[in-house]
Amino acid sequence: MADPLSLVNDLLLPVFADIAGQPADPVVRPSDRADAQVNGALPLAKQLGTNPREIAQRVVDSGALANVCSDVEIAGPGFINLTFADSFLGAELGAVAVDDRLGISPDPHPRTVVIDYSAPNVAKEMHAGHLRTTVIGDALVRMLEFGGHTVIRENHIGDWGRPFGMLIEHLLDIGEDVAAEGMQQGDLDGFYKAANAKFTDDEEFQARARDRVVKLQSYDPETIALWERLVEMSTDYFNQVYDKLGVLLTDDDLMGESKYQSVMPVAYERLRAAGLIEESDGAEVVFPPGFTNRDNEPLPLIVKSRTGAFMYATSDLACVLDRVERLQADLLLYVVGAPQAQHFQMVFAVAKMAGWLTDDVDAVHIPFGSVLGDDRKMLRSRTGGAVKLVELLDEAVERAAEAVADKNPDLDDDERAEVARTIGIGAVKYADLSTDRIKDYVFDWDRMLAFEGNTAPYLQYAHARICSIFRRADVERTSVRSTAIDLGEPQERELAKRLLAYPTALADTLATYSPHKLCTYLFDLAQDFTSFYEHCPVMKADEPTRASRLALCDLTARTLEHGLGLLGITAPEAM
RNA sequence: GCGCCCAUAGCUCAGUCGGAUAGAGCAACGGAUUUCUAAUCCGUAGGUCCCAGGUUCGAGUCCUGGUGGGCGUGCCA
Repeated sequence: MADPLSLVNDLLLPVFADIAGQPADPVVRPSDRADAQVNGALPLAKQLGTNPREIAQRVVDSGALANVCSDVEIAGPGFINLTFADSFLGAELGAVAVDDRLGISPDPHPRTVVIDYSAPNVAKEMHAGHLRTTVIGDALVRMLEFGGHTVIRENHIGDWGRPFGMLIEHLLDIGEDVAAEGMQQGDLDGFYKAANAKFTDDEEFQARARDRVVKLQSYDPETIALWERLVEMSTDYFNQVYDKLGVLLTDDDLMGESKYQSVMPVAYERLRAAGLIEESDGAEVVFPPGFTNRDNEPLPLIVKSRTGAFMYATSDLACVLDRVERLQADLLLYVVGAPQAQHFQMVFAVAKMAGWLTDDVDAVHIPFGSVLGDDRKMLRSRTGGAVKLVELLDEAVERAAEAVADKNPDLDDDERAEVARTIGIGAVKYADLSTDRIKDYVFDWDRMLAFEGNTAPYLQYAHARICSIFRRADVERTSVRSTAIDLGEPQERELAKRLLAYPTALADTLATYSPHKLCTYLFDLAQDFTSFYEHCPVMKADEPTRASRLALCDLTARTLEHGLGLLGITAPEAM
């Protein structure tokens, strides 16, 4: 870890242990009165029944920080304020500058992670509701992979169940070519609604649909072929959206409900063999302790309905079983909306009762709030329907294109189109990622596309400006990476400290699966940079300051690009 | 009824394991531009951290009880 704060922590641990007679937290924190502050003397003094300033003095006298700090002073009741030595910061930066991983070590305990996200339904439109799970999931995947974990993406699409009888019959009615044409153009809802309308109005169709479901569930070859065709049309369309959005999901990640049909009976039998299943109101259920319904009676997880059908809880239990035993995963992540919280609690509880989830395996629901419109209700289109995700993305790019044309008319058409795509999509993703995921957020074009404030364009702009400096200076970026960095100006020190905090920012982000923490860090970094940019001329500076500042610029640009990359956002070189 | 989540500046949001004086951005006001991309920067102003207790040397943060809002609470997924 390159972060001076964690280094100071490491240096002080033995000192505090020595004073306390047992391990004690030095409580190293960032400070607005110095570079860092050490607060651990206060609780320790309480514990030992001595004077906190006295303990602080012993910490200072230990000399543990001699090579790191140019100033160490005790303040107030026993805080220790630290000022890092410029030489120390410079040396740390030097180490990061030559590191392709920007100071971040792979996780020493790599895990096998299965992450479940996106999950659109076949023959249904991808709408704004799919944005968060897809974007947050994608960012987490990128961060986990960078951390050295084995990540298995699972796109649990809705590709099985009763509606497929009517969908397949409708497919036969209108013909494959017509259906494929419609879906290629993104009209999935039209297909679904037409099928549904016939199902409600037409008894003959209804009967055909019912027969078709039976055929599907018995894997009748002709029916399966039609079903596959239908799934393929939809996934082709999903891939268009994923491509536009710039996420990692491909056909290889598809792991729909159909794939678990054969696992559900296994899961069911094992629950039965374990004696967990009870009969209740005709259904077969498991009662995990601690859950009650509105009448204060035990709340069941229904594994098999009165009619003998497996339920969605069964499907999720089958997923746990499959992911733990076949894939040997030891971390299961579910990027699914907050309303599903109780459902996952119950599924995990039952999986633990069954012994599928053990102490070595963690299952984590990663909940998120809703995307709201101006009216603070779920985002809807003017007509009141769901907002198509593609339309939302296209509008983002259009709006970005207008802004780019306005701000930088020098770009040629191709370049402008590409930059607009990068900015527009980046803005949508960043708006989604930059606030605490548990909260609802209001979708606001003007705010997310503003080139000021905590937005993707602001971060991208900072990056583009740095690239511009190197173009102007005609200096190869890689050539400055072994340059000694000198920190004379306060803005340089602030920037330097921020750059060194990158590993901590990423670790904090991953510890709680909260991408907004990385966003906050990158925004702070961009602000520190622009402040530096205003106050510290680079090209006009004399050597060796010029070279030192170029090195700072390069490292800043790399950190911005890398951090945005982990969020699934591209940093253009010009905009 | 019970459970989960949310409440911080006019607006949108951060706030790390409990640390000193609660921070950004937007909007408002006042400055900076023969530019390294001003898509920017500097400054001013703006607070009952929903309320009331409690724990603590110290609470926006932890605990208890409320208020307001959202969601969930057996045979859809």
